Amino acid sequence: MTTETRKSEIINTAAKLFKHKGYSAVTMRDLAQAMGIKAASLYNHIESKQAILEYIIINIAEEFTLGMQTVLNSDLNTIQKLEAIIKLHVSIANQNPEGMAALNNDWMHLEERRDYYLELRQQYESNIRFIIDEGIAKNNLKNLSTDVVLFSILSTLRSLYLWIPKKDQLDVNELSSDLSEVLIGGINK
Amino acid sequence: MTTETRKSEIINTAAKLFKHKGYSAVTMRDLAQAMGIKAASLYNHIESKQAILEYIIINIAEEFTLGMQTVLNSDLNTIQKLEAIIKLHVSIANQNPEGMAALNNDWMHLEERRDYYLELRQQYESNIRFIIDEGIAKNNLKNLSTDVVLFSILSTLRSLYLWIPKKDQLDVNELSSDLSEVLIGGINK
DNA sequence: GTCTATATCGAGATAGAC
DNA sequence: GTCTATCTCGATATAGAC
Repeated sequence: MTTETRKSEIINTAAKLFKHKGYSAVTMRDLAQAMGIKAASLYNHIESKQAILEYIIINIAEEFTLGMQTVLNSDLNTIQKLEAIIKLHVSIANQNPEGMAALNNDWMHLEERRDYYLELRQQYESNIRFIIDEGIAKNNLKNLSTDVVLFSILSTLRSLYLWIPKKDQLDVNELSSDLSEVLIGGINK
Repeated sequence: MTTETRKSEIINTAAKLFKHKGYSAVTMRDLAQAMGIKAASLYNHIESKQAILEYIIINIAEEFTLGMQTVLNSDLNTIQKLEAIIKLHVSIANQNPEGMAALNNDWMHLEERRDYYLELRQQYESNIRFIIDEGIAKNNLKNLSTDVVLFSILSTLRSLYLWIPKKDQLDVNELSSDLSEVLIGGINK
């Protein structure tokens, strides 16, 4: 329990490296070099390489779970709920694209916390599926395959981390609105 | 230049392992064990671990390039071209989901062939962008942000490999058609 | 809080027998 | 075509001085 800021610095630097090469290909020496110290010094702040991955992924996963609860407890209609979920993804991906990369690509390298992560992830997917089914039932959405709709939306949202860093000074509301238009309204005239 | 089938066997087995853990986390000993032989024996068939990754990724990348040429040289309209591209992705992802995983997640571990891969990838993206712009200009598509449309479609298509293996006995035409409906027509009523 | 030194392990790859 | 034996390197992590 030394300085908490140094620990955060290490975690944030690690996330950047993980995004470029993936968890397995990043060494503690790489991380140390990026921090300007020696590898052994890292261990005064973090317990292990594995612990760094846990911090990054579990934090974001719980943030999504929390955001989903807010949406579910709201009295928004189906379209508005989907819009809120899109905005949730844009917001988190914009605030922490490196963490999103680790969550998407390196979760399988989690050890103790892997099952917990998978539980949160599955619950999250179920919740979106529920919203889509409700929308179809209430005739707010076209009667399309729930699986295909879920997959299409979620694939796009999960890939946001790849795309967002390229745009500087992103307007979260504008991108969320553009994405909603495309994902919900379609593209053909 | 020993038996060519043994080499293919190794490459296909490697692709499966790469899909589960990523290139960096798979060892030549893992691969050998999955093949039922010793690690040293692998080197009678392949030159290096890196060469395996190259085979997997470059083959698929060139397959996409070829498919795109066919679409571009056709006299299809914008919507039909997009439908053809969707079908191209479904078809390749269905035939080789493991290879698609490597292409999506492990291309950064390519060495000599990395730049070549990135060139093919960028060219492919430019071609889709061209088709979308053309569609907007000809009033076949809504006047939406080209970037958002491109990103949304491509993110979904690039994620197909995650989703397709779960469905057994996939009907390529049916999924392509369902996906086209959602991606092009939208979901709201 | 960072260092040097080091322990231990497993990685990719080669040599040469069978 | 596969094996055993081995080389060399770099990985995570710890001990203990400053």
